[in-house]
Amino acid sequence: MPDFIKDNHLFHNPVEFALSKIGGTYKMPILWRLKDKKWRFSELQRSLAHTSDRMLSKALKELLADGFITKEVFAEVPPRVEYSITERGLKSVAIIDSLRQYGFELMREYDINQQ
Amino acid sequence: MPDFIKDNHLFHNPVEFALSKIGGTYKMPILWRLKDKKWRFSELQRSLAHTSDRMLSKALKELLADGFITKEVFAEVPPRVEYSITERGLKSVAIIDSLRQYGFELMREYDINQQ
DNA sequence: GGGCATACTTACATCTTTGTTAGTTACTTA
DNA sequence: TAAGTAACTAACAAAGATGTAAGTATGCCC
Repeated sequence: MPDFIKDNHLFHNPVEFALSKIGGTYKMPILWRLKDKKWRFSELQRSLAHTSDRMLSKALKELLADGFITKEVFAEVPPRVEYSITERGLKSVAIIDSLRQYGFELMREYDINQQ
Repeated sequence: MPDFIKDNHLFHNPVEFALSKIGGTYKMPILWRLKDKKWRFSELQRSLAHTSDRMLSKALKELLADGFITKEVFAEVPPRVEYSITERGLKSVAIIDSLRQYGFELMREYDINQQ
């Protein structure tokens, strides 16, 4: 696997590239929530406890730019914005699910019992 | 999914936990290489170009402590150390493979053609 | 004796990601 | 008139991950 450059960033393998798109603390949790319905900014924020406006906004902006989600802005006051998942986003949900299952499996091995 | 603490570190979901074990720049590339044979430190280093002693050593030490790999030290000079994958490590190779496939898929969508 | 080889470790610098605080817009309700 | 609300952004601080340079042990070869 030779290295490659995309958007001025050097990657060494496909996993690195994939995680540059859906990795980080917030993106998978967001995609996971959007998989079956639209969510408003504030709903995501409440659901993703411990997440600041800034971080949520940043993650949403990148997912949007990368075509994993779309947003719909309503001309209301106070504003209403709804986020939905795209085809590309839906494809990512499959590996998020594998990673999730794998995480649960590891948690069991480490005797962490949650849910 | 409620939060949980393990080894003095707060986690919010199973994916975060899984990636705390096999995430980062080096761990998956290492596990991927060890999946079918033993590798020496210096072989890994040569194969994982751009990787300093320090980073390789750190990643190997953590994978070892977490039971994903084992090491065998030979009493020779200069030293020889061989790393092998464990059962737990082998299980991780399955999701690494999914992530890899997914990465290639994304690369195709972004018109990156490599291998 | 000096240099080479391997598998490390230590100290420190830098870069990237995440967190915190405060501000903005514009209408609605008390 | 003042406060409240939703969805942001900007400036800055802190934390975490990664990179760089140098050093260690031991024996072999020249």
